[in-house]
Amino acid sequence: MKYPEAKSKFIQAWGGLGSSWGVNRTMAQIHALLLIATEALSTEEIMEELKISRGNANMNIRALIDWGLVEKELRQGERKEFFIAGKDVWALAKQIAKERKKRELEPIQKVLDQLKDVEGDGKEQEEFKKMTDEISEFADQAETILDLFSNSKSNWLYKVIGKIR
Amino acid sequence: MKYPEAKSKFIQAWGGLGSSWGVNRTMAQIHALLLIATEALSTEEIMEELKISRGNANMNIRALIDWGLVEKELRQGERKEFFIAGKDVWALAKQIAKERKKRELEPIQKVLDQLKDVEGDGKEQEEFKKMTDEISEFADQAETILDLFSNSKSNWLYKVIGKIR
DNA sequence: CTTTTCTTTCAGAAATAATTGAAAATACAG
DNA sequence: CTGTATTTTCAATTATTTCTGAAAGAAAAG
Repeated sequence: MKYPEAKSKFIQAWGGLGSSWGVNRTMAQIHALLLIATEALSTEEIMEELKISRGNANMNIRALIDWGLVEKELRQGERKEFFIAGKDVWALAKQIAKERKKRELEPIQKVLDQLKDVEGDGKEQEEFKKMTDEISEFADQAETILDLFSNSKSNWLYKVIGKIR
Repeated sequence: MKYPEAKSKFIQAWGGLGSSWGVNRTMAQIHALLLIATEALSTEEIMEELKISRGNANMNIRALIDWGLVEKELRQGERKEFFIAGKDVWALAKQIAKERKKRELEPIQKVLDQLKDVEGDGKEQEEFKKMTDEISEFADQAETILDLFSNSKSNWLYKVIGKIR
């Protein structure tokens, strides 16, 4: 396969993965582009490569920076900003795990905690309490695992699991 | 908090979680409703509880069945179908992990494999190969962990991690 | 076969989300 | 300050996804 075709396939695939993960397709594509870039890219270059508008590029670059997946690179004597993505795949996975935990797991834990003191003791209420308690406990365990993963070095988790399974 | 309010909050929260996971909100809400139900519900009851149309209810119930999260329950002498969700939270998590692996991880692995034989050896091509190889390796490791998790008993993973961390 | 009950499908409507492009804001240089 | 390069914002547009409701399909009962 020729390089330009491969590059395009990779960007498309990454974008598709993004959308099934609730991440905007363009955001994922910009990330893909930066992942395989040999040097930092400017907004202009990103717009050009992906055929997207300035506004779209800017918004999604900001979102990537918010997620901690991309950084600004400022160059001596250049007014323009350049952007670069971290290249360590495990670090990337850990960063995503950390952000998703913050954005998704924590809100549901908050709700579940509020539901702890539901009144009544009929059959329905009992079932409700049982279920929400179980989910709450599960969420706590998931949090523990995610924290462990996010704070681990490299692919420590994989190595450990490799040994014990 | 009164039960009806708690129930509604739970359903809303589960729906919200669903949408940030690329799962349609209604699908997640039906699932939430079935999780806390004391017995199997009919399509009518689901429509009524969530104020949704028959078509919407039917489509999303089918999707839940496809995902292996909900089962039909047929009753002696009843023509109607009733639906019930599994109540084991770890089993639920494992089922979701299994399905997402099939739907998301496997497609990207397929693309990455195709990209293995990209031609050329310039700086850009080298970077591309390096990155895609790393992602590919990561995907394989993630697959191993997911398989291990999906096939594990109960909260085995959590228990093991609890011991070694 | 006909009727009744229930399920599935799907075209159009409604709701959401993403994108554009131009104007406003910012930041620096002269 | 004024001009220029760049980034940010946002109202309007476009695209995508979800939902509805009615019609068609299927299955059992009479």
